[in-house]
Amino acid sequence: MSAGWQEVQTEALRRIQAREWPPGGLIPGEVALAREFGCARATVNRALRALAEDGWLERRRRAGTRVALSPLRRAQMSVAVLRQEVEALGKIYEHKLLHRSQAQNLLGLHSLHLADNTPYAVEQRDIDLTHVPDAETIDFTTISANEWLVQNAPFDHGTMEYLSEAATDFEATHLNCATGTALLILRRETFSEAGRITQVRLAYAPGHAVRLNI
Amino acid sequence: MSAGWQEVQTEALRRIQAREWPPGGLIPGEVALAREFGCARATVNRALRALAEDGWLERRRRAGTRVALSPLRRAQMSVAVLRQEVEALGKIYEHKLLHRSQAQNLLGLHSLHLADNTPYAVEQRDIDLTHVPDAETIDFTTISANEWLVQNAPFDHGTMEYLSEAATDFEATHLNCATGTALLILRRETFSEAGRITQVRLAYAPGHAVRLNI
DNA sequence: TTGTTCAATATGTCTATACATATTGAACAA
DNA sequence: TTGTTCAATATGTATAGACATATTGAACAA
Repeated sequence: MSAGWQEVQTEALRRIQAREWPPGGLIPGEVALAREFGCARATVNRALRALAEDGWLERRRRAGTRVALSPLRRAQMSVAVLRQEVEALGKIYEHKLLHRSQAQNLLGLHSLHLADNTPYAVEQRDIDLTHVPDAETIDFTTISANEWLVQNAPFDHGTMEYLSEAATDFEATHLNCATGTALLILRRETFSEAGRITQVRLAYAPGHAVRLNI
Repeated sequence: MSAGWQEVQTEALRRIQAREWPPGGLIPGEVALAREFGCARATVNRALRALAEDGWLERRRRAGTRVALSPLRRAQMSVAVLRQEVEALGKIYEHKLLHRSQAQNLLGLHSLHLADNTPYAVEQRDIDLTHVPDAETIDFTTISANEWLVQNAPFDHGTMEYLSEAATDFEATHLNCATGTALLILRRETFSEAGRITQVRLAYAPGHAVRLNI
């Protein structure tokens, strides 16, 4: 008769989805549910807290627990290391450094990422050497800047942005498509406590899509 | 001296980010940490579990807790109701039903979403009436299909896909841009237990970007 | 060498209990 | 009416203790 927290969670989710607990409605308190499921209140608490974290419930002290009105579903997207992204497709990853430049404390890198020898994405990146001095000495022909930074310059926070733009001449040349082709662009900036670490613009080859499960 | 779980979490995260606990390294066991922080093991457990859920730690029974090698950061994106998306920008939302058709059990809807009277996105949608029979009787000129479905046809799971395509004549006309302009496209399919509820293709106006914080 | 068994161990989960904290709503005062 | 106070209450968090479960590594057997 005694239920574990996952069973409580499953049953609660079923009631939400079946609208036995209608959207916006108050559900029974933890004590009542604990009695019903024959378990401790902490067990119910664990289950309901997990559902609240997933957006199904809204909980407030004293006010009780309500079914979220618009159970807004969230999709998760990991901050990709391109090599892993390509290898997850079962393809062989390669990258080429196209251009390297340095102006004051900004290291500029242009590179091409390949999957099974086919252009996958063109990257244009700036690295701030005041916050990542080591980058100046790294040979980015052997390890991609992408991967090196993930491993060596952990960031606090950042922004990501997907948009659509017409391919520039530079991108068209390396992605082997016509100038003006509609491309999916990813812009990303990452920051450490000290300041901006890097800024990157990634132009994916035509036809690329970002997939998410919800 | 006794610490709450959030304090333990904060301190643990500091040690990870400061590399006092290096990537891939084994961290002290819960019992040792509980002793160090002067709290119960359950408190340490709560803190470390939260960090593991956020991808900072990897925990396995008996094997102990390790700092994740590539602390892959995840960005969260909510499944948008366009009205909320527009209103969050401080703009006035409107929508127009452009076309409605029905073939057997598929209800086809084309609509235009506006922000401050400017084209925001063009939507082409199919609704499967075998799984959402009520949709047939709804007047989608007063409530958008998007919003009605979120409230009335809860889904189990689905897929989302962002890509970039050249504007079709239809999209160009309604978005007030040239045919062939690079547009950000969102494709979404949602499923209930019974089967596919709806399929939608959303073409955003030129310049639109999907922003995420990481 | 290779495979098997088994005890040790770190995390996972549950319980009962206690106190903290936010919020509500009723009682009361101005 | 309007504002204030206060007790009731639901969730939040912490505790000690217990048992569950997966995994490791050492001891042992083939």
